[in-house]
Amino acid sequence: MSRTDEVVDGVRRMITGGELGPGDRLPVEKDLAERLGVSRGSLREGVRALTVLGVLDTRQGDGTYVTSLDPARLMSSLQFVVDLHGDTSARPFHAVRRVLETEAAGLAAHRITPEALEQARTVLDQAARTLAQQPVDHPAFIEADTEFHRIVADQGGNPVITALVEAIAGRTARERLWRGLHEEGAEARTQRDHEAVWRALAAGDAEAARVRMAAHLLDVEETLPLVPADAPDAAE
Amino acid sequence: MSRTDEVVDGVRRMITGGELGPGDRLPVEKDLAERLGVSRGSLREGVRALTVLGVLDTRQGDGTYVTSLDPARLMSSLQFVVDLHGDTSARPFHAVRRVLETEAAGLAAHRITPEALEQARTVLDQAARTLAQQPVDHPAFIEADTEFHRIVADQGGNPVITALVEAIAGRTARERLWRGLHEEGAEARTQRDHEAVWRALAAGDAEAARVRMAAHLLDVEETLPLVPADAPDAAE
DNA sequence: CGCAGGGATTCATCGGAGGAATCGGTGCGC
DNA sequence: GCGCACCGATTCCTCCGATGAATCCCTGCG
Repeated sequence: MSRTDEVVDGVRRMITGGELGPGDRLPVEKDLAERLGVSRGSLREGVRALTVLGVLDTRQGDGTYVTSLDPARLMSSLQFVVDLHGDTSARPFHAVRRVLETEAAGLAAHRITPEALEQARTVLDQAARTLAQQPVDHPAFIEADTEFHRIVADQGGNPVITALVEAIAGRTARERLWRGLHEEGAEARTQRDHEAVWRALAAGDAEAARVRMAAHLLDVEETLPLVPADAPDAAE
Repeated sequence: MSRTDEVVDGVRRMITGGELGPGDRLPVEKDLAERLGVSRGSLREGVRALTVLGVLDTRQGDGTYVTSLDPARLMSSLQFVVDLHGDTSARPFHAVRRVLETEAAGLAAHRITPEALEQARTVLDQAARTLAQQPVDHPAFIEADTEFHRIVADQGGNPVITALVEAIAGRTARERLWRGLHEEGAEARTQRDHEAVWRALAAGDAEAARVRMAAHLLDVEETLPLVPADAPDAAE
């Protein structure tokens, strides 16, 4: 076990042991290093690792603090590693996205707020306008697509689902998805699918919302490469 | 943007840019630090962070290598942050577990291997024996429970689902789950639920496998605290 | 041909020093 | 009295150099 691992484990114990909670401030580097029996360099490596994981937050001139430990914060590091994957492993990731977003859509049908429903309506109208003009503003449509899915996932009310979907279907993954999608009419079909999801949400019909969202994401999934190519699960 | 962030981003670019792939070796610390324009200390902090994330692997006396980058490796860091959460946020995490394992069970019904089916049978028989003796060997039953779910999740064939379930329903989470479950007959009911799932898998009935697994996990879920307590989403 | 030994390479850890950002108290001007 | 600029203390950020530990690989012996 390396010194850095001891630091990570030591801080973990301080949190799970109740000594440190969200928002609390850690001892200064010198003291904490001495307490854990490591040099300042090793301490900093461990603290930095926990910072990348979203557990700690260091502010120069101020101190080091425990973050809110929200799922959204803690899952953000996941997005980084997901983005490292190439197109070949996009399908299993997207299958997870489909399952989670389908569940979220079903949940959202019963608990979506009028404001969120109206916001989703606005996003869909904006997307429709981008499709109506020539030439089509593809980045704008992708942006609207992302926003619509984000709203639905968030209205599911499960912060873990929201965070996971954000990590798996974040900006990089989304751009890669649309980049491989040059099929004619794909955007128009996406728009129709979204409209169907929206109607189900507006009607409070959970089953319809699930089916519509699942069908939409299955459509998307079929455009992805079926099997990891001959190459191993490599970054592209 | 800190020096460490530059290191993380620089290595990310080297991977996504194709310069580095799984198993490849990075330049030695001195060279890489010079190339990225940072000191060795800052370089080490960045490399260490990527090591914790499961992207890099450093071996003393040998060198630093890119890992396989498979989902299982990259999700392992997720388990750490999930375990940081207290009992209060167990429910949303378990809901995700339920959705994913339900999907995996459905997939497994069509593709489970005879060997895996037999292995699951053996685990269930072992669990039955632990329940038959007095006093009941609770740790052994928990172990069998975990193993059964692991087999089913793995046989779903989606490595991302397997890795996520492992991270969310790993050892710490599982122990915490059973610790709060002192209800009489809970283990016997779990055993019956598992048997039902096994029969569905053996029959190749995907729908039955989904329903049985979902019902089982819903049962478990109802034993969890309903709403985050008055306290914020704190570590316990 | 197999194996033990030793040097070279590489990462691991430590200690110290100066710089940059932030916070909080102080004193001035209004 | 009140607001604001200033300044010193605190804290993290970055760098540099040196030593120890683990591994690899070449060499030489049996």
